[in-house]
Amino acid sequence: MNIGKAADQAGLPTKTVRYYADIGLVLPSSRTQTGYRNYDISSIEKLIFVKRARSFDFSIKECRELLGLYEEKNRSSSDVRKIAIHHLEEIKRKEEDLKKLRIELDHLVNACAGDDRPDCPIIDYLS
Amino acid sequence: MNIGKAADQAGLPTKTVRYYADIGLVLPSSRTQTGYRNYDISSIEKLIFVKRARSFDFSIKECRELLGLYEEKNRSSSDVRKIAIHHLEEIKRKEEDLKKLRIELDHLVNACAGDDRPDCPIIDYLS
DNA sequence: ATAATCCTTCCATTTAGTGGAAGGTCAAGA
DNA sequence: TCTTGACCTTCCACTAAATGGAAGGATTAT
Repeated sequence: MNIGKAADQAGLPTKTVRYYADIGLVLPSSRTQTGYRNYDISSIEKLIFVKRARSFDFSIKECRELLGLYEEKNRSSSDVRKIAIHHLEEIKRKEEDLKKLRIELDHLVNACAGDDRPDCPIIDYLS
Repeated sequence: MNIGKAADQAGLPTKTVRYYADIGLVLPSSRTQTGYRNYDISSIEKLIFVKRARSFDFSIKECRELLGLYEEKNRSSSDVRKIAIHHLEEIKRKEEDLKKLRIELDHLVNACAGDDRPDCPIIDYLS
């Protein structure tokens, strides 16, 4: 399968699939004599796997690790879980940070009249 | 004041202050004859302003706008509020996204035994 | 005088792609 | 058979917001 078809199957932009090949994340199963990338079922499944993992905000580095475990048939699920938990902690931290930010900014926005006068609690707070 | 002292005053890394000067966000008030950047009180206040705004996750572009309003003494607070509200919406969206992600990933992690066996709901879900 | 600590500019690297240019390939229709 | 359009290729540049480091000049302290 050409890269365009493969990208369609995986629901990824062609550019992205080519990028994943460039960085060695998901290699095409072969190349034609004229240099076209070929994707077989297995490589397309990997593309889909990466797409899902990315949608969970796993980094490329983490995707690489997960993909390794995905292929390793005698993996231990604890290895997978370790990566996922670490990522989950990251997400929780970010969520907390955003929450604090949101609450504070909300206060500021509510305190600001938002009219034609120059007085502004938002600017004052940042100064 | 030298860039090092100014950076200390503002609580920013020297590299960052130099970067802000490079992109024209906060320019030094002058240069010495030998090319050293000079920061006066006003420019340091701007550095602090930017530091606070960045800690609220305002982008450099937004910081530029806020800084413009900060300096413009006959601004209208509604202009400031507009930027803040837009940013607040962004933050709320991100927070929502992270929350969904966190909940889903939490489920997966809880469903995974995390032992020596290869069976893994996390991998299964991503496949 | 010299060593240590500043400072300067410039270049590379980070993340995860995206956009575009120049040019080769392939399938279909006239 | 020729050509046209839709593919594909590689390579380079750009995004955001810094950060790290090298090479070398300036200043300060001993």
